Amino acid sequence: MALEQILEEQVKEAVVSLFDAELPSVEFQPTRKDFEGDVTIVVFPMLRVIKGNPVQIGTQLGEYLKTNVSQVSDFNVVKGFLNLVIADSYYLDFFTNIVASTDYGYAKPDSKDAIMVEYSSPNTNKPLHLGHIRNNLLGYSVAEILKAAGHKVYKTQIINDRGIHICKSMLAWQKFGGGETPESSGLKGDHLVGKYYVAFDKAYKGQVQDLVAKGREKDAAEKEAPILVEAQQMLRKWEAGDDEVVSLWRKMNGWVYAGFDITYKNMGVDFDQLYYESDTYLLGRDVVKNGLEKGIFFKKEDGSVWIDLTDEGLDEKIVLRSDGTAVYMTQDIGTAIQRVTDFSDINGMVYTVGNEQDYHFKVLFLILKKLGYSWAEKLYHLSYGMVDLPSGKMKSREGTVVDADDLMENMTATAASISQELGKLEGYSNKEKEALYKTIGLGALKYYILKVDPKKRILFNPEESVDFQGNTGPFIQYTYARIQSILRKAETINSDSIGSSLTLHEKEKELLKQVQQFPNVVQLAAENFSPAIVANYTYDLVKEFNSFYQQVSILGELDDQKKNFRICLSKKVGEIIQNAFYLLGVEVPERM
RNA sequence: GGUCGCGUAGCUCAGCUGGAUAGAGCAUCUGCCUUCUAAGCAGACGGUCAAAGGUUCGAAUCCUUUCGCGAUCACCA
Repeated sequence: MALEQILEEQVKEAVVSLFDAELPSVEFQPTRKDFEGDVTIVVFPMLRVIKGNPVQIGTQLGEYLKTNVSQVSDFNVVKGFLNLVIADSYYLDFFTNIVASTDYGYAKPDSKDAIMVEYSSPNTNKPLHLGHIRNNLLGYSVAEILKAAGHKVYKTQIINDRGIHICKSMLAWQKFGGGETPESSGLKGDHLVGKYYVAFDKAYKGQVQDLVAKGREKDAAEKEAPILVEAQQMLRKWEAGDDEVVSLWRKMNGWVYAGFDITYKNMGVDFDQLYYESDTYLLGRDVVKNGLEKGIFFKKEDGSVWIDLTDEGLDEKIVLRSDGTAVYMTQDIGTAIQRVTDFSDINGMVYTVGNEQDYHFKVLFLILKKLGYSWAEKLYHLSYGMVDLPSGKMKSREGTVVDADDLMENMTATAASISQELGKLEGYSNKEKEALYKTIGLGALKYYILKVDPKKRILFNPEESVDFQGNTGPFIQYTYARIQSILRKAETINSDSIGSSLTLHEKEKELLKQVQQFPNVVQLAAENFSPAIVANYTYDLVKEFNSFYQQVSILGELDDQKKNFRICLSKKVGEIIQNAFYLLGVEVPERM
């Protein structure tokens, strides 16, 4: 039984026997570092049931617990806080129980519902950038955290392969590309297609300017620019299934997918099932037509279809254009339904999408609810803040983006130069070194992004490189590497004989308390869809370990039992670091 | 204008369902490599938790208002 449970029962009994009163609950908190003790019971809330002086009550409770609970070895009372000193044997017993477990902190699989996690979901007309990196890291990490918390998880994305944006790239490529391909240009497919998206925008802006110069209103010019009109024609041809347009669309999307695959692989993210907007938008359209007959939607005079959400405090929202074509919402309705049809065990979906779409998802979930889907209650929009530059928002069309591939490469290069300066990799082959640089560089980047609460906006300054010291990925990786070094040097590691008779060093006890928290942290992170909780916990654990490492000799300890315990404790901390970082999608090095 | 989110040290961030004197890192300064990896450890400096009210024994945390920043309210996705 967990310590707090035991204490809660005992406190309640104590209150009955000492004060003849019933306590509804007991409030615990870890004892602050400046006071002596391990667990603190807050006396103030008890004053509602027990009349008296909090210090006196605390003292009486402390006496009772000390004599009746073997785990409580001492206590002190400060104001209304009863600080309990917990016996070393309790922590040692706890450690003995978990020392051999290889998946400590992870819940048993399939004990909970299956959840589908959507993330990434890029447009297919340009390469991925820093914003996508945050999205991918968050989605991937939340998926892994949910798994660790006991859920079955399907990782997915909806690929926005349809629409005017891809037509723009296609058209510009036709006009200015001269038959250029990834092979002929040496460009990664997604970058090549992105180049023509920018080219389109340039040409478009030029045409708008020309029209304005000729005296046209700006608004009108923006709609009439010939290249835009042509792109719209192309979209209509695509929807009509025009062979030439469709085959060009296939070809260019294929280039983009090949490029994305490389980026995803480098980033270390993956998917179990892909959905393509081009496959699901028709289903969405059918559902809307159905809902129209049932009166969930209504048709305006021009033929466009809407839903009225004014009763819910929202506006009217369009779900089908007047020409009968699908909008973004239509497609998302179709995709959600398709997914639940494909995976019957799904009971919950997480959408990893930026907070600029908060309203969209509010409406989407509401529509699905109105359509009568019971699972609509279990949908969650994992909304995260934008990644902005000091110069403002990133815009692909204007070239003010931090490219994902470039950034990862730069991080690796920075890791390499720091590593070479430190020169600790004697005996490593070049190949091993390259792999390590990548581990560290990406570790720095991923941790930097994931340690921040998802809903907060991140300001990324490319001029100031991501740190490698302090509260960073490399700091934590470094601690892991140190532990591995100890384990390599240790002659014996005996996890069968920890014993409960040792006297714990203060640092050992603190470390054990941290270790004890890991399972709770995983659950909490899952409940809150927050990798930041895992990241910050890992940092605290590592800080505690480094302090222990500094003050207490491990391999130099003369007492064999103590030495063995310290080695086992270090090993456990290493495993937790590895498992926690796994949840963040960050690898961990043997040396660095 | 309506709605939603954010505002904590010079900078970047923690702070769980309200609890003790609000914590880390970076930056600045001071010690510590003849002992397990100094990407480290120990310490100093740094705060009107945006502001004002309210609830409470107790508020950075909950409520109200104000201010500031951002997003959104498209037959774009």
